[in-house]
Parts: sequence; structure tokens; C-alpha cells
Amino acid sequence: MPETKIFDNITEDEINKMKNCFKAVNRKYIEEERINNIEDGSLGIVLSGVVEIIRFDFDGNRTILERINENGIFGRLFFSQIDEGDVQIICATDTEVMFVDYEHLVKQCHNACSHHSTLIRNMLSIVSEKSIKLSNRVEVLSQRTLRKKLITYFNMISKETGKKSIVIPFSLSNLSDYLCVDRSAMLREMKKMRDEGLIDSHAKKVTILYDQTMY
Amino acid sequence: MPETKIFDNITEDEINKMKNCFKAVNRKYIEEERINNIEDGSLGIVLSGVVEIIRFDFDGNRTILERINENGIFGRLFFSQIDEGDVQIICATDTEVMFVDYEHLVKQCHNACSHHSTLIRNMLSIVSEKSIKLSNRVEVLSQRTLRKKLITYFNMISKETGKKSIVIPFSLSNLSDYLCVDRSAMLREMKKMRDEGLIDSHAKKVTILYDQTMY
DNA sequence: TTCAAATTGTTGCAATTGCAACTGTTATAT
DNA sequence: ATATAACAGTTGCAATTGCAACAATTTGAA
Repeated sequence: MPETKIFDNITEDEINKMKNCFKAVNRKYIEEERINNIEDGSLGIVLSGVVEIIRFDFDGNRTILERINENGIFGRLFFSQIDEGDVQIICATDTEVMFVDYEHLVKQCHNACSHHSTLIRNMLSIVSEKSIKLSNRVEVLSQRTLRKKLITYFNMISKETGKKSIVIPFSLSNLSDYLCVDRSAMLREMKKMRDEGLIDSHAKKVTILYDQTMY
Repeated sequence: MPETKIFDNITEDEINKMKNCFKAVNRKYIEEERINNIEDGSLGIVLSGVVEIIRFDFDGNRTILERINENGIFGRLFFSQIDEGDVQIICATDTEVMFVDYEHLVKQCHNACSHHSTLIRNMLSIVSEKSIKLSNRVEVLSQRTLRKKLITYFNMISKETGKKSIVIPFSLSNLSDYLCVDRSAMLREMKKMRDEGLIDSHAKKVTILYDQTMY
């Protein structure tokens, strides 16, 4: 499934008109930088890089709620309203983001830009892709044991690339924050899996040896 | 936030034309009934009732992956592709669903129905609302302890209704399938919370006594 | 190159959770 | 009204996971 870009099938000319119309603002961030002061109605579109939604809760746990790659979107609109902890938006790499006003983008345009409907269709694809990613996330977190969380996650990555040898896209300590488990418990479980011959692994490189049809 | 309906701001006349155009099919189901034979490109729109996406895994665990209320949507398109277990779509109540062909709904219409763009905008709202619900789901499942899962869930329900006394919308045994924890462990934790004066509860009725600003 | 910091890896011990096997209670159908 | 099934509630015991405190290795900057 090819990822939709926000301006797919729209001419350069039209894009510029629209950007003006939506008061689009581009901003660059460096690795580790926090994205601050996001207005409630503002929508961030990741043009390049990776953005993470991270929660720090009261007893010191760090949780990666979401990882947003190129062409993905984020915004207060899109994340949980129940979250009382400290939720931050942090760039995992150098990143460029375009901010637009969501309401303006979604509502009928006064200027009746001819390509506006294409834009909304693109937006629909992007949000649909976000939903699928969130479903994958639920799939992983809904697993009852650490081992099954790992296996489900490995299978997901493996399915994306079609290979049995995968490279985890972040540090193992970040992986434990993503799987919402203790880091040492996770490493212990990976060691067990190595010992049992289910995987081969060294740091972020993992090779799946188990029968994937079993899980 | 009022929920968007698929045909908001479209006249009855236009709706009928469109339904024809999308080859919309309405179907009624009774409580407990399984929704079968969903084609890959088919999109289900819940007109009334509640639909649940349920996974039965190899060691007998039942997991409620998603609960879809009135005006929500579902379809193979929208759920995880990594899922190797047995995923079923089951109606939690008597339910009416409209099925449409997703591609047809999303792509430019040959007949150029005038209200098609409104429909796509509505669809965008609905998918966005789905994303938010999935984010809430991630928020709950990402909690590290059973107690925090319960508290996050209770807070979510409480926030929806604005009341501290809530009624869990399904049986406690289903709640444990939703929180992805063991039922008896969950009941034990609820008992502890009662004993500590954090909640008052009897069966599906729960009153929040703890300070919600703390969680 | 070398040192410091970050990351990976390990382990004992304690706390939490799951499992199993119950009892008690509430609906539902005949 | 009563039986039966579904649901709620309980508890001992075992397994899993979290926590803490390390050691080993890798990475990055001076």
C-alpha cells in the first residue's frame, strides 16, 4: 500500500495557492527537539523525518504512544483527550513539518480552489492510514505476554519489509517504551527466545527463526 | 464533539441517488450475530447498534480489539494486517449496517454527484473520530499496571458523560477482554480499590472516589 | 585516541498478574 | 416458579514481569 501524500495529484501552482489559503507554515526541527505551542486546531504534516508522541507519567515511565513517519499527521485533535500525564511531541530525527489550520483545510473553501476536493480526498487517505497504524499498535499492546508483544511487533516489521531479518527502528530501550514493558524484562525475554532458538538477535538486529504461520 | 454521520448535510434525494451509485446494501443483524463474508474493499457503516472486533488467539484468550458504536465504521481495510489469530466481527446488540464499496465512495464519481464532496468530507470526519477512539484505546492499553488500566478506562468513560458514577457498557468479563487482562485479576484489583476507598463498585456500576486530577 | 555517555546485557528479589477451581448472585427461558 | 445459564466475586498458587543495581559494550565528542 503506497502512502498518500497530502499534495498528491495537485499541480505545483495549485499547491502554492492552497498553502497561502490554509496559512500553511513550514518549520524545521533538529533531532531531539520538542515541538511546542501547537494550537488546538493545528494539524502537523510530517514532510520529512520522524515525530514521536511521548508520555511521561507520574511514576517515571516513558511511553512512546505513537511514531509518525514521513507523510504522517499529528495534532491535538488526534490524540487522546484522557491523557493527564505529560505528553510531548518530540522529533526522533531532523524533521520538517508543515502546519495548517485543520478546520480551514477540511471545510469548504471560500475561494473554491478547484483542487480542494483532491486535497480532502488525500487527507482522507492519510487519516485512514493513521487508523490502520493505530490498529496495528492496539494489536501489539493487546497481547497478553511480553513474548507475544515481541513476536507481534517483529512480525509487523517483518511484514512491512518482507524479510525475516529486521532492524528495529529505534534503540532497544525505546522499544521497551513502545511495547510498554520494562526494559530489562524485555531483554531477558529476548535472551530466552534466543536460547530457545526462536530468534537470532544482537542489539537492534533480529532474525526471525520461528514459524511465522504459528503466530 | 458531535459525531458526524455519513450523510450529514446531504438531501434525502441526493442520498438515494448516491446509495444507488455506491451499490449500498443495508443489512440487519441480531445480537450475538457474526458479520461474515466481508469483501476486502467493503466498508461497513453502523447505522444502529454496536459492533465489536474480536480476536480469539491460540491459547484461548478473547480480546475485544475495538467497539464500534452508531455512525462508526469498520472493514478489513481498517484493521490490522498482522493479525494471524481468528478475528471476528460480532454484533453486541441488534444492529443495522450499511455496506458500501470503499474505492467507489472515495474516488471521483463518474456521475459527478454534486454532494459527493460533502460525503467525502463527512467520511474524513468519521475516520478522524475513529483515530481518536483508537488513540484512547492505545492510551488505556499502554498503562503498565492493571490498576492504571482501570483508572484510565474509568476516567475515559467518566469524561464522556461528565459524571463520576459510571456504568460500564459491557459485562465485567467483557471488560477484562477489552483491557486485555485476566478477569479474576481485574476483579481482585477492583476489590483492592474498593478496600482502599478509591472507588465504590457493584457489578457494572462504578463510582469514582479518587481525585481525578491525580491520574 | 581516549574518555564519557549512552546503550545493551545480566541477575536476584519482590510485586503483580494469570490460572484454576471454586461459590454466590442475577438474568432468562420454559 | 423454578431451573439453567451467564455473570460476579473470591482465593491459593505458580508464572511472569518490574525494579534495582550492576557489568559489558558501543557510540560520539573532544
